[in-house]
Amino acid sequence: MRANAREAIDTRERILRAAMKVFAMHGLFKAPLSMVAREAGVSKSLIFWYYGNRENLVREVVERVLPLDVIEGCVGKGLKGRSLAECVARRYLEKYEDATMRLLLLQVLSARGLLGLVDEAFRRICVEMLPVLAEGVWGERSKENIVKARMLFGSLLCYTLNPPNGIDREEYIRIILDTLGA
Amino acid sequence: MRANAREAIDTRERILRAAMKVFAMHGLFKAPLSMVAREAGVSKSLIFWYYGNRENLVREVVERVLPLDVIEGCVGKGLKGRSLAECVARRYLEKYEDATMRLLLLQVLSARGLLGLVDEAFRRICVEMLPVLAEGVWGERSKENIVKARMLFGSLLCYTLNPPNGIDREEYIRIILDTLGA
Amino acid sequence: MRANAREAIDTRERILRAAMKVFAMHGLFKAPLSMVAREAGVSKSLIFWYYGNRENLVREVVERVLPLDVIEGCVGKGLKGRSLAECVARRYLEKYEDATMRLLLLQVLSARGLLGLVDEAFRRICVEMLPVLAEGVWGERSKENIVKARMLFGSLLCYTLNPPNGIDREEYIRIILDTLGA
Amino acid sequence: MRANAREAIDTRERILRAAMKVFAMHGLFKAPLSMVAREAGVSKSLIFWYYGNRENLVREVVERVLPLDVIEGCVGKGLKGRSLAECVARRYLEKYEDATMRLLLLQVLSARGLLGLVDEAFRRICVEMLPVLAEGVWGERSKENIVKARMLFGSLLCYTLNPPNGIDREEYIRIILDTLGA
DNA sequence: CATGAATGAGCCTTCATTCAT
DNA sequence: AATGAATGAAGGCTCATTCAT
Repeated sequence: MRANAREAIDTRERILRAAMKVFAMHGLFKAPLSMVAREAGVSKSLIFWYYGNRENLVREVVERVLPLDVIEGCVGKGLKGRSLAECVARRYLEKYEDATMRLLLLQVLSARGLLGLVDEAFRRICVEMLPVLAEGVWGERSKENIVKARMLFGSLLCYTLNPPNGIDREEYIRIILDTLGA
Repeated sequence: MRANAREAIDTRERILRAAMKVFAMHGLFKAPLSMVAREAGVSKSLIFWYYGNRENLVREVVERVLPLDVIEGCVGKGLKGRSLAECVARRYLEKYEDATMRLLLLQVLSARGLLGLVDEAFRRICVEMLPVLAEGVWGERSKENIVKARMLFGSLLCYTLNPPNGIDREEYIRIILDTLGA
Repeated sequence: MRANAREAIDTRERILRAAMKVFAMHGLFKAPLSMVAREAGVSKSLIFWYYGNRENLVREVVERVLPLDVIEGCVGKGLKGRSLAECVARRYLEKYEDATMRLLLLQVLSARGLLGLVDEAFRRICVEMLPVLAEGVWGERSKENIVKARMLFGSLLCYTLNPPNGIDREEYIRIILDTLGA
Repeated sequence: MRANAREAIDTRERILRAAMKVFAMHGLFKAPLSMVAREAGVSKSLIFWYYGNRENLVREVVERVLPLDVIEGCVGKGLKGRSLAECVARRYLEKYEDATMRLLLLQVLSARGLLGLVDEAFRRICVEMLPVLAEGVWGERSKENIVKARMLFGSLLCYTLNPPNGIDREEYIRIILDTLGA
């Protein structure tokens, strides 16, 4: 029984991982579930047993990929100043260290307007978190600081779009934080 | 005859515009050509008459959306220092002023790995243009300056992802250039 | 062009006929469209070109099979007494002379509760037409006459359920009308 | 043990009842077993434990719904004349008093050609029982009397198709028997 | 007895593409 | 240049059925 339950969880997870891999390479909407099934080593039907329909599977993938947890995690820890910026940067880059996650992030971002989940995440990040971050890092919610917070995100996004070779993560973080005066 | 030729061009262009609109909202791969046809007010078959197949249509859309022209245009003008950075920033933001173009940019970026065209553009921008830009704006191709060039791009991308309200384009440009020491 | 239009109508009709045949034998809900397509000698997709979806095709079949036209046709002609009853009986039996139509009638009747169209037809026949028929044939809308009208329908339905051998249509009609005192 | 056995019977019966309910509303072929399972409050697999496969379950439902027992029961009692007709009518209407049974009867009738069981029942009723009934009620197997026997069935069927409101069962029986001269 | 997990077959539907006109 | 008609491939999903526990 317990073994069964554990196996079931494993299977569910295995499907999700397969979906992430396949969606990363073929797009959230273009990748057929048959491909996911093959990658997970299960039958197509089993995906429906666990996720009900394609949309639910996509949603779970999207939830894992969105960077909300990164930002909220750091802000929630009550950090201030450079430590806060550093926390966000490091966790962000760690989260998207894996090539699959990087590709997936792009796929998810491009699903704006198609997935309510993504729209909502955009709102949360751009409208809610940015000012909080600006205040936390640079002391006040001025226009300039909000732009700087955006620059921070943009710089991180740009890193994940195409990680530069010859510059390691920590160095990259140091340079952008220095440049942004954090 | 000439009127005919002009009309033909118009039709071709009308289809492309329709495709951009539809692809922006429904994704480069998910949007059916029937939708493009309806939006353009022509029959589905006519799309094939002008573009041969779906892939070609997508390719033309992608070409219009990629920001290569912006960067190469500014670099090609022989500008240096802040003027160069300003040129890139302003043209970039102008190009993606329209909401359709902004959504489309995301769709195109997410097509990496699926469209050779996009892969190639990534390479051109990240590997070739970034160092050129770094040198052009800050004087030398040091690691730091290349990171700054990335930060410039990231900041611009972040603007197009979700244009901040309350901050106009020129102000945004000024702040990021000041911050980047351009 | 005109030839084309005619051909298209023919194709549409051919599909409908095929559907009637296939639905009659395999049930309105069980028969796969692939079977209809094969019977009609067209591709499955073409069914969707003409009918949009399965439901629409079913609906058109149902409309052809329901006996509303028979009853309304006779009542609409202003007939009275035995002529009216005879009209209904004869047209009804003619309509369902064909074995396909007879099977189909059953399938359609059994779709009550599943197809609004059928529910509505039941209402029209049982609630609206029965009293009209009772009055038209026997002079007044008394309980007895309404039951007789039902008996007329029931007798006809019973004929189509399983046409008796050894008794031809006209004789059957004569006997039931005599028995019902029409 | 005995309690167990009784429970098992109960479960089997509960499944059958659930099937009748679900099949009545969704059709003998369209209703999924998962629906039956949910209605019965058991797992889908248990249906297979008791019935082996879908077909068997359908068959048991059909057997309960067919009116063979009604006719054979009355004929077997050796009744004659109006009493015989009355017996058939009353038992028939009692059997299909419940809305579920009425809908189910239709579903079963429409399964002709799909279920050997139903075909066989049709034959038994129309070919074997009808003449017997004609002779039992009206004295001889003449054409006219056989048609009258059909009219009796048809009238009853018509009642179950859509029970008239304002006319109770006994009255309905009286009128049709009077009209048929039974 | 009873269930959850797993599968394969098959269905409806969509869509890019082609062809005749 | 333009369209409607037609097709084949493939995808999402449902469902009966099986199996291990």
